[in-house]
Amino acid sequence: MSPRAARAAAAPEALAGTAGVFAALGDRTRLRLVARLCTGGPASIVDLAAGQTVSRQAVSKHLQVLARAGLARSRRRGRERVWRIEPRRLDDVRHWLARISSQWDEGLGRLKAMVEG
Amino acid sequence: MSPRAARAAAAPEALAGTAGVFAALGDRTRLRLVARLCTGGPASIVDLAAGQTVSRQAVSKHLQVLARAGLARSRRRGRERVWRIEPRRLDDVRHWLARISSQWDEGLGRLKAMVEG
DNA sequence: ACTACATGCAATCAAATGGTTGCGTTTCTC
DNA sequence: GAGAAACGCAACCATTTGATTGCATGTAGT
Repeated sequence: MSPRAARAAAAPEALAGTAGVFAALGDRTRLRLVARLCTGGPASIVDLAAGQTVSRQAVSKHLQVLARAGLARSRRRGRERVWRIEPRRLDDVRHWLARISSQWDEGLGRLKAMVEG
Repeated sequence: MSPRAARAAAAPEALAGTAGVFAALGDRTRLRLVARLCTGGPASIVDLAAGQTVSRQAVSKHLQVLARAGLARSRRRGRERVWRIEPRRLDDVRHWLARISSQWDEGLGRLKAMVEG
């Protein structure tokens, strides 16, 4: 392993959860659902399925995937189930990206210093 | 469709590409590779595989997935191939998340106004 | 030229994913 | 109470994914 690789800090174990959130967002339909829930607020499954090309059951499955990743929560209300976004997980991902990006920038800084030195 | 659903702005077509980037980040190994490339700078495949539990070929495949998503680039140098991060795609994802989050916050604002009104 | 190293390519395989259909159950609404 | 609405469950299917192994190719260094 190169010195640089040795310096490459060990990956945190929260990384597994982060990957899960990214994976949950890595699908067009689910991304559309997240956007819809963010812009339009909580909604039932039929409501959410109305804006999609896939079936209601497919939408329901996608919502469960989002729930398992901690990105959405649901609550039964009468005969319907109302889904809403869980914004904290989105924040988690934002923070991960911010951290990684800053490390990238630091890397650029180091490289620049090395070239100029 | 409910009025809320009707208000839920149409999904942009760039959404497909965004989903692709999320999907590429939705794997522990690839996430570790991205973190490694950000913190440690460009590296060859054997270097990158050294920090992983999976085989060199698996790492190579993962890198190609990252490349297809626009998250990494490679360049042959002698007998080795050096990989580096493509930070612009990370920025794209950051912006998408920022937009979505702000829309969520606006939704909270609207809800608050409605309750208080 | 020979050897060791770094990689690419192909075949293969188990498991996960995304999607469908059909049917059962609970809850409104008349 | 009967029918419709909203949902959950289960079976099933095609495709993709993550990973492996074996072998071929190109490059460095001596």
